[in-house]
Amino acid sequence: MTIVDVARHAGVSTTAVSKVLRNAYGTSPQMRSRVSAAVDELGYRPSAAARALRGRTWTVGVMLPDVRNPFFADILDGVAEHLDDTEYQLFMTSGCDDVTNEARVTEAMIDRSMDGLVLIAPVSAKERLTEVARSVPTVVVGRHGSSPTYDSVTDDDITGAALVVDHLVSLGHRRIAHIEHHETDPVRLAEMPNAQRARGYRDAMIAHNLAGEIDIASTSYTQQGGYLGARQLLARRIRPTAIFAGADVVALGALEAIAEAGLTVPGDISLAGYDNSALAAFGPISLTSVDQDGRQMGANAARLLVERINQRDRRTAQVKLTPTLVVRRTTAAI
Amino acid sequence: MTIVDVARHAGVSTTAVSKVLRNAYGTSPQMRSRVSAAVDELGYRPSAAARALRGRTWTVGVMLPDVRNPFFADILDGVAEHLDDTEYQLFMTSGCDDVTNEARVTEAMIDRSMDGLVLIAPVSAKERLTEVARSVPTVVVGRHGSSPTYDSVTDDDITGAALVVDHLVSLGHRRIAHIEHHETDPVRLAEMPNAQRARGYRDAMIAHNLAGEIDIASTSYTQQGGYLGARQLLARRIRPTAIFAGADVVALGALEAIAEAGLTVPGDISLAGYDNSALAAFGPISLTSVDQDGRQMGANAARLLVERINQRDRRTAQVKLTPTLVVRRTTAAI
DNA sequence: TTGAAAGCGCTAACAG
DNA sequence: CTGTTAGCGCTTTCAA
Repeated sequence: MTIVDVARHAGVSTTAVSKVLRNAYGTSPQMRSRVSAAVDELGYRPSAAARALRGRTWTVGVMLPDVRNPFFADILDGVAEHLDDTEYQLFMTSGCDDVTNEARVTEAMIDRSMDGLVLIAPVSAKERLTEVARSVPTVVVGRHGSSPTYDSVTDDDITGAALVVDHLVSLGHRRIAHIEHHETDPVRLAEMPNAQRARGYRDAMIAHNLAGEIDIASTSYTQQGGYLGARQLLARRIRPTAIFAGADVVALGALEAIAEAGLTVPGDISLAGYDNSALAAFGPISLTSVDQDGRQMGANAARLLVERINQRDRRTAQVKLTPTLVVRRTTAAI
Repeated sequence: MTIVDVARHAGVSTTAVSKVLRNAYGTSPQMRSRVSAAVDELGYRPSAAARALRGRTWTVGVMLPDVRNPFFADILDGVAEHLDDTEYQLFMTSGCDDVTNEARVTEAMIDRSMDGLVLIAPVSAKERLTEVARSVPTVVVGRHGSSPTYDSVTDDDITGAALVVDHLVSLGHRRIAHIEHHETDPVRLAEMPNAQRARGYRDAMIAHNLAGEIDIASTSYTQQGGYLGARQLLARRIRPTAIFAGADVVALGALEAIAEAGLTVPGDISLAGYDNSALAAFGPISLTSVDQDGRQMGANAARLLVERINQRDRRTAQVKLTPTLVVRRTTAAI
């Protein structure tokens, strides 16, 4: 079942069929209806593989670091929702936790002539991302800074961290500690959200004249990281009265460590997370958290991507969304 | 950068390059090394699109109903792990919650000449699955019954449900209720895991001479469904002493309803789930649940798929794995 | 407005 | 063992 069969069935040329299929310029209404009829009768579907050799594949690839992180799922929803109104089909990959894997996956997407890529929270070097974007329209989600080749969508993590600190301070807390995802590379310190959150925490503490109370446990954005980080903080000579975990999963781990230490939340210690994942909203947990509106981020990414596919040389754009604080039951006045 | 460039650079024919690239029969060692050198020097990568027109795309598509369900993520891990040892690249889609979406996605995968498909917990009619499998090697995960065209991997849901009932009976429970995902279609009653779990529950109750105590709330496999189902059950004149929720998310919803009714788990009522998701394992929840080993299921699916790609006419296989019960803190002696 | 024909990058007969 | 060549199904000039 090829375009030739359809052309024969409709009694026209393959060119005509191709044009009708792509809504291209220069087809009469009667030709359109004849071709459409033939397509329907034969149940013809164009081969994306063959198309790829000449034109578009109508395929967008999304690189996801981890399917288990519900925040990424929100972003995905936003991308999917926007793409549903278009001809593009979304395919994604998951489990790209390091530079090597990311390279493999982006290569695979390029090899398959995908029309555009959405890279969610990539860890690759900026040069690598720039290079990828040079060969295919690309939108990077969750990396600060701008690039001449790719568009980017971020959440204002500095503001987000400040929201938490402001909230805790307004509740009377002064010994507010932070659990961060450890980072040393200078580029990453400027670009990665986790580093921005830590910076936002520091800045906000200083703004509240609490520079002397700054206390950071440097682990990783995992449940385990949260557990270990909280244990560190709880072992301090003077215990913090509040912990700002850099991510909800981190807060979850912290919750375990706090319970293990025989303390209660928010009675003995207040706890806030970041991401406002379903986990945070879940009743028995009910975690105060910063909401990034991943759906909105995803929708913006998809919009930018489609724009760039249609106009590859337009200037790159940087969309920065503003987070909000969702106060729940894990934070309370001191 | 095409195969022609590589051939020219290496001073051989394109055929030679193609053969070396595919480890095909009939290449001398020196030709192999010359070609490999040229490929490396030029940084050449074959176009999957062009390959698709003649041979394989080395692409496997996985259709996932919902990225948020951690059990599906486990299956995905298993598939990915097995595929990592092969040349195949995995791409997935998510959010196929109904028949229309499933049709769209499977079509999209076929259009793109993917070499094989893994369909996770599809809801499409069996005829549709059979048809898909006729045009591309397919493995169906999570649908009971056998097909002449696709291989399948399932968990023994009847045994799984029996494990829960046995456990609760051994704790002294008799009034054991079940929250099921409502199903009426006869084919689906035979094939869908949720229907099998309900059947397993019934059979086990009968086996324990508790036919008279069978009590089913028919809602859906969602948190909301669990909440509503539990409310129904708690409103009975004589309340059940234990609830077997057909899935962990259902148990979560039930947990909320139970708390709302002012009851405690497992003090007033025991609760068990199904899937042994990360949620079930999470400390504060600590839900007794049936473990399906999604990773194992995924690995089996990938193995079967690769086998079938290499030998399309071999007989279809049905792999059925045996679940285990993970007892935690939500079930206790009456 | 319509169609003929070239060619996208690759694989697989087939011939040497 | 190596190379020539004819397509795979589609899009896109370029003429008619």
